[in-house]
Amino acid sequence: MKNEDARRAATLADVAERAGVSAKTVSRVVNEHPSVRDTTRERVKAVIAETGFQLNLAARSLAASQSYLIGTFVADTASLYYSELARGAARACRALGYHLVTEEFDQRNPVAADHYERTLRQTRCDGMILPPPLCDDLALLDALERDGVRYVRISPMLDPDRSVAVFAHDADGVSQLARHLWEKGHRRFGVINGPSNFASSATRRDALIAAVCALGGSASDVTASKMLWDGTFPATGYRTAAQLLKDAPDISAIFTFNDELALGVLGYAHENGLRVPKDLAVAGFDDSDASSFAWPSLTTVSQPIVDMAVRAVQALVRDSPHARRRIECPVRLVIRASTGGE
Amino acid sequence: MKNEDARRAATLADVAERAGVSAKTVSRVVNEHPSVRDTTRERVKAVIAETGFQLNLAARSLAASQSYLIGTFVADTASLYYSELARGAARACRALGYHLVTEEFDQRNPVAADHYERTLRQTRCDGMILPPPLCDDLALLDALERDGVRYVRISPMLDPDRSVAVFAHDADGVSQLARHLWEKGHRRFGVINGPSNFASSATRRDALIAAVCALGGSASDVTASKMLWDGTFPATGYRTAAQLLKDAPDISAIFTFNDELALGVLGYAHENGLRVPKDLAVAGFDDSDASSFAWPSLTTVSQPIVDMAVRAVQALVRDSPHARRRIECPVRLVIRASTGGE
DNA sequence: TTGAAAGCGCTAACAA
DNA sequence: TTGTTAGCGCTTTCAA
Repeated sequence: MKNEDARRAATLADVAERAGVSAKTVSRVVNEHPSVRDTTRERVKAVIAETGFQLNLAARSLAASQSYLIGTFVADTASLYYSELARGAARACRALGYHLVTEEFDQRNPVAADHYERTLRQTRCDGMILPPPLCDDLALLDALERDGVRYVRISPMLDPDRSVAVFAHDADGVSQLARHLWEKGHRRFGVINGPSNFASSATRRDALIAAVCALGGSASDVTASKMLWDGTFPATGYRTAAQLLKDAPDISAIFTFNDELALGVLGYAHENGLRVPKDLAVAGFDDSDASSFAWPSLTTVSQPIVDMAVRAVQALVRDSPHARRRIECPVRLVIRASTGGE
Repeated sequence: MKNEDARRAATLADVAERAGVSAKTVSRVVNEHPSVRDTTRERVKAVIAETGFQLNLAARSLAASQSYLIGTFVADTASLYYSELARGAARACRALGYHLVTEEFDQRNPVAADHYERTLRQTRCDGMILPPPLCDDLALLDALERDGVRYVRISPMLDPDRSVAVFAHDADGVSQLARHLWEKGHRRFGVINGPSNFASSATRRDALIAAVCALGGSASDVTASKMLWDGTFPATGYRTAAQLLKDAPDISAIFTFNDELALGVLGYAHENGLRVPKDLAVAGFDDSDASSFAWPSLTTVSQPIVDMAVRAVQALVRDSPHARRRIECPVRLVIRASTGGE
């Protein structure tokens, strides 16, 4: 697949000749090196504008041994999460002169390190963004470190100080939610946990318990249930809600690990004559499309995924290679009809 | 951002030396050129495995004047569509030895051609995938052709024969849907159109009318309304449904351009005491998450977006530069509760 | 502030 | 079947 009839693109040398300077000077102008006389710079810039010259990324990469590429993964499962992540990452890359390379990650065949070595490695990415659950794939981290490829992890669970890591301030959002529910008069709470390989699953449950205690309740007011997986999140939410309400019938509010689980809880309520939010308040997490489309619309906590991706790319490009910091991004409680918000 | 402490990666020359052959021979092995003696090939492959050698993409691009990069855009608006597209494209790229570069596309500042020239151009992508609405940006197409960059368009509206174009067979899905509704006894239909800059908006409406006529009805049995935009799709669906049912109170089934509009219709039905599907059947399009999470779950037409992206990449890599064909991908009617499916 | 020369790691074109 | 040579279009390093 060669694009035969491409008009040969202008090169540095072409621009140099037309501007009557050396190629190196053009390079200095393009890279905004300060030591170029203003008049020279203007002349070169004029020729660049005229010719539409753009650096050849491959040549630059080769010479500078920097690829100006940031890599990331999309999971092989439909999710708004990854589309937001890509959006934020692409936006930040563009602002910093980088490009975003996306690779598909196969959840069922989780030898991510192998996948990396056989494909992404040849791009010599300058950095990688690792969303969950890849951020906790230790073999992948080892492989990246071996190649000297830096990485930033999004919401990692394991060994959070091993690298720069970006977190949403989940606990804060959950505690806002607890306060909201408490003010609406709720005293007994149900929690449907998420997958155990997501750090945030335990974090969110614990944050709810802590918040309820801080408001004057006790840990025994919160009944947590792990997911009874049933194929999809909504189906799982449905099934787990049934169990939860059987185990603790006095629960008046259910908080779920994500919005999709909450949709299942809503479905359960509908089918069993529980009015939402009168008989049962329901709250999710993520502020995905699902939450605003739900009936009634779902109270949820909005994760700033786009921002998190932007921060990740910035850290990749600007931090020193051995930086190991925690970047915490604020979340936002979105109150909707399912908890009696207006 | 240089990864200073990267162990210097093995090069072709390193492998050549260790295997006792010329660099060119190693190149032939890596590129699966047939004219290498089996014994030589094995020896070289062994050294490659041993050293973990991987071609340097930048060097290869420069020498071969091919980037092995495919470019695409994510819109700056959350949508499963783009995440599925990226997924399919990444999968196909990987299979063919290419990499996927993603750029954010700003809907509000739609000078896509300019955007391309200032950023993606430096990657010298071998090909581009253009989803709607970019596929109909004539200035962008001109710019790509000027640079000799080939492109494949997904569901273009304008000038469909200008390039290879991939389509979902919308009309077929709509006609299956019409038959299903007809069999359920519906005779008067409402249609909520999509944005007028999407070709499929008119296609789907017309397909419904044609299908109804084919079933023995007439064009006047279908009342179409353009969207009364209200900030989001669900809100728009709500508002448009209200208008539609006022204009044509005898409608018993509403078909919308996408699932999100249908969610608004469902909300309208709930708030106005219309039982779904008893009083009003509702059907959407796309089979997005929204449709299975809706209450009741939504009958919809499933677009094979992942497949479409795969086909697009394959066409990019394998077709001749001047190919101009139409690739039609089959859709699938998904019958759920909102039309009385079981 | 500017330029000249060398070379990044690969492939194309040719020769053996 | 294999090897040699000469670049691809930049940046680096060093010199002017």
